[in-house]
Amino acid sequence: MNPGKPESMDKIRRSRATGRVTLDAVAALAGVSPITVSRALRGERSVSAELVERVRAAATQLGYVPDPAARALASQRSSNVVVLIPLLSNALFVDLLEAAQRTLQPAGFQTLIGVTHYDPREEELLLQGYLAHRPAGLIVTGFDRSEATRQLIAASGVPCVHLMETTTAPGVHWVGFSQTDAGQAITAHLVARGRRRIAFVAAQLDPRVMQRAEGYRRCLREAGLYDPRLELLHPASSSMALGGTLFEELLRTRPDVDAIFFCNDDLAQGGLMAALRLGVPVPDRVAVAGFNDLAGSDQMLPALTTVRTPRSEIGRQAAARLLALMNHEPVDACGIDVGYEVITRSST
Amino acid sequence: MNPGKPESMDKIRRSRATGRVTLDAVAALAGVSPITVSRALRGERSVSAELVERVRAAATQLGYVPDPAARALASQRSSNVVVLIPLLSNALFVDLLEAAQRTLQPAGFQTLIGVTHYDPREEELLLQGYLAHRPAGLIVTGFDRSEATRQLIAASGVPCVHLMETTTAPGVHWVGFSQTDAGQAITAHLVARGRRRIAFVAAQLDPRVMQRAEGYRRCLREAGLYDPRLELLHPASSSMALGGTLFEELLRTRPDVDAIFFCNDDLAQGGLMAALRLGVPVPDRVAVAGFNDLAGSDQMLPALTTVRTPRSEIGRQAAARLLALMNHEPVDACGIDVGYEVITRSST
DNA sequence: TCAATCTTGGATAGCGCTATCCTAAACTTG
DNA sequence: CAAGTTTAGGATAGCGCTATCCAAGATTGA
Repeated sequence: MNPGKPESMDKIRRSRATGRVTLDAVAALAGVSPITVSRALRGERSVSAELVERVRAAATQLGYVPDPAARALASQRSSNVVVLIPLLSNALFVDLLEAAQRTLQPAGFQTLIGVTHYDPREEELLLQGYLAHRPAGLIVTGFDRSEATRQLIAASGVPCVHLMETTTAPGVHWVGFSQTDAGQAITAHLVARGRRRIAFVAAQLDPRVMQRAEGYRRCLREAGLYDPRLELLHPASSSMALGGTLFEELLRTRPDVDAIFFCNDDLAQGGLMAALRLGVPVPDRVAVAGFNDLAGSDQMLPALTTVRTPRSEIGRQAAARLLALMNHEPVDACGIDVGYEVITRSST
Repeated sequence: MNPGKPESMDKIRRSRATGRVTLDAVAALAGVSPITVSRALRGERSVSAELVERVRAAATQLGYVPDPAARALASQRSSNVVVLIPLLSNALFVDLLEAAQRTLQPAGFQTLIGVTHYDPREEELLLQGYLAHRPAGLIVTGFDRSEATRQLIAASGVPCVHLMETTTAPGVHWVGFSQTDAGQAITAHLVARGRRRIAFVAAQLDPRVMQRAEGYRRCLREAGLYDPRLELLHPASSSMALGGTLFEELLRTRPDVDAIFFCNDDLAQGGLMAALRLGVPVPDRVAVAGFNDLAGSDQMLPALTTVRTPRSEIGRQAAARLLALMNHEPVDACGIDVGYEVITRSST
């Protein structure tokens, strides 16, 4: 191995002293210019196989790790990917996040997580701050955001993938499924089970919940069973406790109800526990269905019928799509519909 | 307002064109030197009130946002804080994370999340990668890590706060509580309820679970009730389903058991559901206690006795402590013991 | 065969900030 | 009141990389 010129050795020694190995040190050890090291390690342009090998060896020997800040400053783009989700307290979004991170990390990207709390204003501020970091990519939840945020995204030129929903808007990349169709499907399942007085119980009331509500309505209207008095919408954030409360309230005020579609499994699990507590037989007296198939839904008594939403799949595919976009690879379609699945268990 | 010299106006125009406002542009508009803008906006050294005002106005007018990459490169420290947690699929760690982020974000720090999956080797690799980002601070879970990781942390000189446990090691900053004491306390509660054949059921078997086991043993030994055959330790990761399985197994193989301390609420909730399914009366036939007071534990039937661990408090205090350390503020003690609380509900 | 490419490496000049040193004026203080 | 000390601003020089232009040799094609 060519140790390079004497003054270059200084650089090696110096970087060892500061505990930081620079690209210059690697270059000196490999006996090439710094720019060649940069190119060899990034696999950019053509560098002869022999030099790549020499550079790699030198980098390994010195334990060289590139400085992301210097890289970002020089190249005007960072290795950060910003992921904006509404909440961390919902396992749904955590699953998305984990799957995305699991895909992005090996590709050398860091994930910056922003929690919007379902607030468009907060999302806008978060994004404004994060865009200063020149992220290489952006993953956001749904399509419901302020016009200003939309323009920020467009103006930044950062590739962006939208999660959880579908759209026909051109040029918009998304990975998700039709919340409306899924809501319709689970409602249809209840109808098929012979239920006639089917309630919809929801909290949080975010856009996706309202889309499921729309699916519920569409199904029941088509079946001639729709009754707006069977909708129980509560603005508070959802929890098992609230599910129990709403279950009780519904059975008290609408005693003829024979099935409940809870907009998510948290509420549904709470509803099932309330049924146990009150001695209401499920599904004999009232059938119960949820949404998302969260952990524990299969352990309920009775086990909860629900809609399995492929959250990890969405996170993974969104990250993969983003990687493709960031590499300027061609993609055949803007959207990926990952579908959903009605999971029939004992509660219906 | 002094618009500055003509050639400075070029800079303003140029940055407008690229869509990026630089510090130089602000300096030109405010009619001061760039370094003064830097100092004024960071509140560093003394800049006259009048100039600070002028700089602020110019920055606002241009919509200036500092470039974190340039900042990191010049100052050798970023605005990133690395948080290493074992899992994202456990609400416990998500709560820690959210609380920490809620405190760090307003202070201008970004959170880089690393998931170690309880693997010291993975933690080491993650940290190695993240240290290249020159984080301003570090938050890690517990004290169980490889010697190499410990040295990486020490050598980096990055302030570090440890979560969830306590230590008497000098110079180590931590926010947590004694897992052993908490395990002892909940076991003592079962003893006080007159139980004599108290089992310990655990999964995951991470260091904190083993500390709770130690508390359980200490309590029962002191009471003369310890029987190693009543410990059921399973290496798989914990879940409600596993809790149910272990509950069944325990009652089959140790029919004289009259109380179970599950090492966490996931398992305990699964145990309670299994009891319902099997018709085992709780607490009459067997008392059940959990750990962590996760969401839903109060909704179980019967409601679950457990140990409330102040997760959000830990996350918040750890972040606050880290902020102090990063600002080189003096702190009175290395550790903050936030305690725990036995929550007595119907399951015991 | 000789221009017209293509390939491989390097020299140079920043990216947008801040650390560091420097100067001049405004204060001390015995 | 002279000598030291503090204060408020600026000039300069990088931080550690990569974009960009350049040059020399290798390869091509009519």
